Amino acid sequence: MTIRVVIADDQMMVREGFSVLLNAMPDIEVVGEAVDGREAVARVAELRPDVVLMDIRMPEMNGIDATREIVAADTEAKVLVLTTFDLDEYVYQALRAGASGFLLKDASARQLADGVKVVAAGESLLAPTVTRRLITEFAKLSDVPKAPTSARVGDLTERETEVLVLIAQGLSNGEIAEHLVVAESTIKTHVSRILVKLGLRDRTQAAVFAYEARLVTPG
Amino acid sequence: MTIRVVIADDQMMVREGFSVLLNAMPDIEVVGEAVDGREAVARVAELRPDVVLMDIRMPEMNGIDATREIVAADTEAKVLVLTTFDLDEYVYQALRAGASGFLLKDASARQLADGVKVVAAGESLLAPTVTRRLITEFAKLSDVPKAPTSARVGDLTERETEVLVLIAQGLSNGEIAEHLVVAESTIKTHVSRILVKLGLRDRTQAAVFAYEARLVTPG
DNA sequence: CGGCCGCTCACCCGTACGAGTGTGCCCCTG
DNA sequence: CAGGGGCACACTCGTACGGGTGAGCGGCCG
Repeated sequence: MTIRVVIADDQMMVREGFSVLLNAMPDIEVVGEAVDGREAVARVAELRPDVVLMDIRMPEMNGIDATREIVAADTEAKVLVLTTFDLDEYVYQALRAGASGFLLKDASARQLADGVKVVAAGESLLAPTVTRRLITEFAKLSDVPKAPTSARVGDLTERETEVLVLIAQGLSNGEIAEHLVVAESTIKTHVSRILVKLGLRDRTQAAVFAYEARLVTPG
Repeated sequence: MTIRVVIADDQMMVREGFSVLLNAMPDIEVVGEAVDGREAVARVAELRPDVVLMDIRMPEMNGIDATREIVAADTEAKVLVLTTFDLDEYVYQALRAGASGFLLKDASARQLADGVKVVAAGESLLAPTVTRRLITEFAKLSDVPKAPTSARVGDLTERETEVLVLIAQGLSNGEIAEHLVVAESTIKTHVSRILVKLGLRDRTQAAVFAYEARLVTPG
């Protein structure tokens, strides 16, 4: 019932450190190591470990892509990503790639061991700072549902729709005014109403909305 | 420097239990209790604790709404939600309401104390099962963006392409900066270079361009 | 080795933009 | 007929945006 672990990191010291740390645990065993992403994928396919400790920055193939491949292959291996800085924007990419967890390399032995056990059990865990960012990001993402019934093209008047389409062509207020032969201030009023009605913030979001609503189509 | 805690739960036994547990910690002090959401909001306003342990199911006002009010008020108090079952769909609501963390009531004393300290420090934490669900949900929500390496638009650099895609999602410079974890001034530089390279005038035209170039696609 | 490039960041400055408020006209409908 | 909605226009105000310039740093290449 011991948990079998593979460590992927390009720095020997890091691999050694974690290896010693984890092998000291009674129910964890480090069964393999890899110095880059490509090797990590191969080792996992070959050794079928329960958990992979994955560094992000590696030569050959980075940890993100390696994670993606490991998850795509139907191994049971769970990926626990380790990184030096939580500042990485890679956090999101790693999670999307299918990582089960995200810890900082300065984690204590206890935290690391706990982490390995948690992901081996099929659950997930994140470093506290990462958790905070993920929650914030999640709140933002799910706060603005893509298709709220309130935001409808149908709510716009004919004129407003016309203006919206022109916004989605990349025209400025002045150009739209010229095009429709009215004053620029008039266009500004229209734009304001459009933004309010659709619950958007600026003309760029309006352009995006127009494309998403198929008011205009690429090509 | 002790962490001041308020406990909100309608069951006396629960309040008692957690209270004893936490007061046993040298650097944590339970300074108040509340039997429902309304009282919780009042206690927080009155006692200005560092952390609130919040049950979700309570009479008068549930923990979600109470959390929302506490966060909305400008107190420094962090809310750590406690629930019996992780099954709750309330998890997402709680996080959107501004909770800093989410633990199950069967958490160990150590986990609970750790949790209180983590949220008091301004970070966040979640129970492992909740973490897994949040990551899954997050991956689903933010799945839309795709591999930027595949198509190199014009002679934009990888980073610039990345920024362009985010522009085409309707993000402001500040939001892009946050997302990529760099300074806003950096994003402004990228945006400028993108506009020059593509011969565009503003970010709206850039968004249009991104759609036309199929860097992003509707739906 | 030096130089180019990509990425990062800072500061200044002018302006288009967006928010808010108010006015007026036309047309349709209750 | 009065009222409401669509449309047009003006004005103020604060700010995000975009232009310009300069500069530091790490990697890659000739």
